[in-house]
Amino acid sequence: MTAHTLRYYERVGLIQPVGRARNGHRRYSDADEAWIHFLHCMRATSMPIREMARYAELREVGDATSEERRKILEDHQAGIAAQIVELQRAHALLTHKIANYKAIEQRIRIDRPALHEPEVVRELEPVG
Amino acid sequence: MTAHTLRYYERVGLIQPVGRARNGHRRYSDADEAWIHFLHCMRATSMPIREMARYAELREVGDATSEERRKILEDHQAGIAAQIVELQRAHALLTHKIANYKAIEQRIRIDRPALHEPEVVRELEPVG
DNA sequence: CCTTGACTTTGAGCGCGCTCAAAGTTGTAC
DNA sequence: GTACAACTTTGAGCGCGCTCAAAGTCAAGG
Repeated sequence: MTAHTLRYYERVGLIQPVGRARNGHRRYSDADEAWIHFLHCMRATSMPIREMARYAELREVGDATSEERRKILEDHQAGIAAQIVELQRAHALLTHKIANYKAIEQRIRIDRPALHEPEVVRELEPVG
Repeated sequence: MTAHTLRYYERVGLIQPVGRARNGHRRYSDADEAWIHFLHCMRATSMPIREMARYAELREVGDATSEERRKILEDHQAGIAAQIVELQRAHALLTHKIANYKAIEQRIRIDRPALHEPEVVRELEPVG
């Protein structure tokens, strides 16, 4: 997370104006850091900036917004669960394809002796 | 996956020029569909278009590029594994925060009787 | 014959999330 | 005193991945 990004987050309302040193430089408190860590965690799991900004805004209002904030988090968590499923599917697919590539490479390495072992060839996928 | 997107993919080299009907309309074969499904799967797991195009290009060359293609898939698979870990962490964090919100909402619902139960309050996080 | 609608092309436009350029201020080291 | 580095501001620019607008072609239906 770069300084550029932190300033950008402040501009778009993800971070409230933060404390300054005498010289005007930003000073991030532990609470700021905790919040930024949370933001980072949400971004890393593809929560849109808009939604994070909405959440930050509600947070400023106080406890009365608790339910709406919880709903935002629950929605995002559901999205995360879906993402995990998708990733696991892709992971499995890749395991399969990589094994297939290894078989192809094996076939090349032993210089295509396979005419009397056609079933090995048939197991290879037609598509990259 | 929209028609727009399919044409875009063809433009940028993810899909080879595909068969046409008499009238010039695109006709996607089963092999095309399988390939497109694979592309979709990689995109859904955040493989950049560039990398997919690289892979598609190698695929056109033939078996000699097998190793490089396998390496691309292995790299992506590693990225997927890392993503899953990140998502699982975030999922756990959200479970925690959501539970915390439920506690806050409970506290509001019973109209803050908590002065003689301060430990409940202390369990609540200071940060949204 | 003529309309309708689904496709075709090319090139431009857009939303997102940064990322950087330019110019200015401040504190530190020599 | 003065160079330098590290921050500050504002606004612009950029890479990605679509997404759409405009104008054209073609086939089928009424």
